[in-house]
Amino acid sequence: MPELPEVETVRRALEPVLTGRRLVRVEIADSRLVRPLEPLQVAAELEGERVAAVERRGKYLIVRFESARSLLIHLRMTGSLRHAPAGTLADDPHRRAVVRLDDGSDVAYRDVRRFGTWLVLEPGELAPYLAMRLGPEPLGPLTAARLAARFARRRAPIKAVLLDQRTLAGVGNIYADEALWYAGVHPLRPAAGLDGEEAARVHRSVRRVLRAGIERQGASLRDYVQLDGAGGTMQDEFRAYGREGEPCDRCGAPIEKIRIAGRGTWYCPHCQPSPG
DNA sequence: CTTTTTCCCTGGACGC
DNA sequence: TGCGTCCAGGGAAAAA
Repeated sequence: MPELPEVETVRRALEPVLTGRRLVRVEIADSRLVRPLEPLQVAAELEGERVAAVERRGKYLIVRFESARSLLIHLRMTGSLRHAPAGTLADDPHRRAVVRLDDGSDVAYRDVRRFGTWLVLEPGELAPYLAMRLGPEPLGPLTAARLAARFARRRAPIKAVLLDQRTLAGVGNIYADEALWYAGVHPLRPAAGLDGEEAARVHRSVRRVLRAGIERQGASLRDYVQLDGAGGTMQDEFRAYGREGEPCDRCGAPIEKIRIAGRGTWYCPHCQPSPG
């Protein structure tokens, strides 16, 4: 499940591959990828474009073209990208799109569960599209005080608030649980109920786990792989996520699992004291 | 306005 | 072996 560190890892690998390259042929094999537009129409729009830059905002990959158009890619749950010389990637029933570059290589998009999306935006459309969906970048110039101010307006559980992309862009289920474990904050605590010290710990912990995730080139559980097909190693560092019944690395108490906002949530009942 | 729930989608794990 | 059921979850949309 690609979150900010996984998407950033892909972006860093994709940048030297795509920048300056022209898209000479685009095949979109799954109409759901570009719905409600037609695959042939979207492919035709992309063919001939030359890449100016590869950026990331939250969990979105942004391919900027010299034409000032952009392609917005969201991997959602099971999307992944691969890069290889043309024709060398093995047949894959889950391949949803392939882009042929003018250097004779292919970038292929795979997505088992078909939640991912590709969206072509015209000049001027990108900024407002992202602005209405995303809050600040957690690794940008966001201060603890500004994050605390966002928490103060929300009565929902801190876990749900961290997953809300308008509060903070790029945190998903894994890194939310990891950050709250490091912060020592129970995931059900109402966000507005955190004091300044606790909010500062969440701020610091979110940045810590995201940076660690990037250093480890992401967490590979099921489908996420890097551009060359290799996995990341952040899953070896998990303190809470997916560790139900295992001893907490800090105090030894068994990690517990609950559901918040429809998502599995793991935490230490001793280090992260219950709100009730 | 905020918050919660439902839906999309497939494959793997599990019980019988 | 082969079913039926549950689970994984990001974000849009609907419901509360």
